[in-house]
Amino acid sequence: MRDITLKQIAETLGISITTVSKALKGYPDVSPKTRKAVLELAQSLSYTPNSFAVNLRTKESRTIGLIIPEVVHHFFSNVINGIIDEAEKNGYLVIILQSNESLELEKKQVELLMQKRVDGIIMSLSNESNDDEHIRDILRKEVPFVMFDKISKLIPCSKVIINDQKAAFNAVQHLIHKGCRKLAHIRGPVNPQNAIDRFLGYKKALEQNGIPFDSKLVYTCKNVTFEEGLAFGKQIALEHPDVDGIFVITDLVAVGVLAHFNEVGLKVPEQVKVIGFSNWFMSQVITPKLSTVDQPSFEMGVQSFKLLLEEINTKKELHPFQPRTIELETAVIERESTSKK
Amino acid sequence: MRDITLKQIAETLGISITTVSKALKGYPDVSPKTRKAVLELAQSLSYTPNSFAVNLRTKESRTIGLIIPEVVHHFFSNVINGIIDEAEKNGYLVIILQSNESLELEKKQVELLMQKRVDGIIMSLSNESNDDEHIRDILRKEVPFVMFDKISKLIPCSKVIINDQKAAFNAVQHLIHKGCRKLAHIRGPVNPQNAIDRFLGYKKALEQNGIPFDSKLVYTCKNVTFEEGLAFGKQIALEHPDVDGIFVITDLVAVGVLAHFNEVGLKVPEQVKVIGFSNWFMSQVITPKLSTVDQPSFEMGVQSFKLLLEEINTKKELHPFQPRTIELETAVIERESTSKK
DNA sequence: ATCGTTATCGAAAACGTTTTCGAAATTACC
DNA sequence: GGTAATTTCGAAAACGTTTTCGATAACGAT
Repeated sequence: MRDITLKQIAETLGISITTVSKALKGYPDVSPKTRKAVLELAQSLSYTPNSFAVNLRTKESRTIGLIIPEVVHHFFSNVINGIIDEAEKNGYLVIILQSNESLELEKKQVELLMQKRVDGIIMSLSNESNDDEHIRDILRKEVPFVMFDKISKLIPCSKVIINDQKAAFNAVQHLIHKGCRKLAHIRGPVNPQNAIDRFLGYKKALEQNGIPFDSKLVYTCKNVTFEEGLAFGKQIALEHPDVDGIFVITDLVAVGVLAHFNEVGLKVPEQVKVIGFSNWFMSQVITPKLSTVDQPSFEMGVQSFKLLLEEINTKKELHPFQPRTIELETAVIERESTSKK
Repeated sequence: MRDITLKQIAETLGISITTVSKALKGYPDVSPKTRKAVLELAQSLSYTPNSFAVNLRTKESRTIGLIIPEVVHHFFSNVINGIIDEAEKNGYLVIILQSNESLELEKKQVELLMQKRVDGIIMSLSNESNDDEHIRDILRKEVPFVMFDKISKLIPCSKVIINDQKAAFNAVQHLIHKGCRKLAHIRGPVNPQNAIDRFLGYKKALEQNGIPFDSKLVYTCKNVTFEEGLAFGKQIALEHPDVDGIFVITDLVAVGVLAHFNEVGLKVPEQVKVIGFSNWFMSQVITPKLSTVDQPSFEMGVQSFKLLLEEINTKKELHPFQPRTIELETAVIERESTSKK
């Protein structure tokens, strides 16, 4: 049961390895007669080229690496979906690693992928990432590289993002439009750029509407969990019972907030309105249905891969590559948690 | 900026490639002096072996393939998590492909992975899978292979499963224990073994308690979605208003059922009790909190990889391999949807 | 000095493919 | 029939590593 090789086909046909290879790859300098013979024999032996040898020879593996904070997360699993889909359409496979939001792990993953000599890397930063050296290492080695969602503005590479500040601004604007005057914000951790931007969007919306900013109304998540939502919901209700609108960094946490309000009988949206972020599938399932900001996660995956492929191909031609940034559109989705019934 | 190779190290040190390779791999027949020199130079040049060449030479890639129906699914993303984790601990990387529940795609994925010459394949069948040829092809080529969750009983390979029949039996038993007398079942699609087994467990529990089986009380999902849960919830309430217990194939669908009951004011658990399956994170978040059957998804991933590694290693030693099946424990988790307040 | 032993090294083959370049064979042309 | 153009083929190098096996040198023991 040994593997079929070019050599075996060549020998049984009494021709050279070169010719077999050429016949299979459609080179013009092989006669129709021998081509047919080769193709038929290869077919009947169900020959498949040894990809290890092909990799070595062509210096590419048609495999890319993907590093994300965690697989078990609706947003990321949708992005994964988009990347895998688009990659497969273009004959690429995807190796997935997760950093578990740890910088140390993230560094190790990058190293692993470079050792594997993947053709490119797509990545979303962990929350811990403030040190860049491992990222710059990717650029130094000229490995095609794309960042999405949680990016670093300092790294000159292709990026796929949304305008977090604008999206957050619109979300808060929506709350104000619905009559909210005292607005709290449950924000994400300190480091990630998108948590910062969403916070800035919140602040800007207040300013533009002449509502004074109060840092006491800003609560900072550490782990961005349902439980934190529960806790902050409780805290807000106690510390600032007159808050009438809350903008939450992400739906999962917002659902926690709603769960607490449901429990203590606080009426949403009558007493307080809540808007989340990222249009998680569950947000339309809970009661009340959660208003949110739709973030095109699948599309982010697709675009990320497209950008990466662009870089892979231009570098293969030895042309210089100009990084590009793609900004995807978001949209406020109004549901029960912000609208009068 | 070319890649460092053994050859370059050998030349600058004035020794042979062989010796460099041996020094780096800790062979005993190289003097401490030269070993030190090699190690230091390799370190300072940050040499990493060309994995393409290593793959070709050693005939292994330290990469495995994983085919699942869909990434965006709490159960599967948890399994992925377990597999990636355990794989990385053992120096393996994971290529993920999804079949989108399509047999045709599944076949293509298998072929892709075989062409890539991954060291092994882990897989959960798509719902369409009734034809086995592509699976048998894996065994024929003697590629290490493990199936989990949605398996085929006819394929002689290692498996990681739960006892679906027993788990379902316990879930229904739990409903009966709580006083239910007229029990409906929302089952999964026709093909998958686990949908069949859970249905059989439901039936058996009825029998053992002297409750007549009524096929009109069994509803069959096609896509296993939230929307189907909504629809079946409605249908059951209309067709059989006296049903007092429902066992649902999976939490997502059960949440749909609860959502409908909430909407029409049907009281859970007072009027009807509901139990789901697989202990989805969300099931403890909705109101009422959903009783369910815990299925150790992360652990399934870990065990799947362990089995695969076992097969990879024994086959590498050219020993014959005996497939094993690991059955993981499940547990009924009682929450509000089945217990009197 | 001879022999056996041990420590240290390197030549070379092998993994299977791709591609360059030249040779040989065939055909076309006058 | 001779030359030129064209078609068809294959030898060989290259990709970078691993590993076998033999060679050399060094050393100790006799």
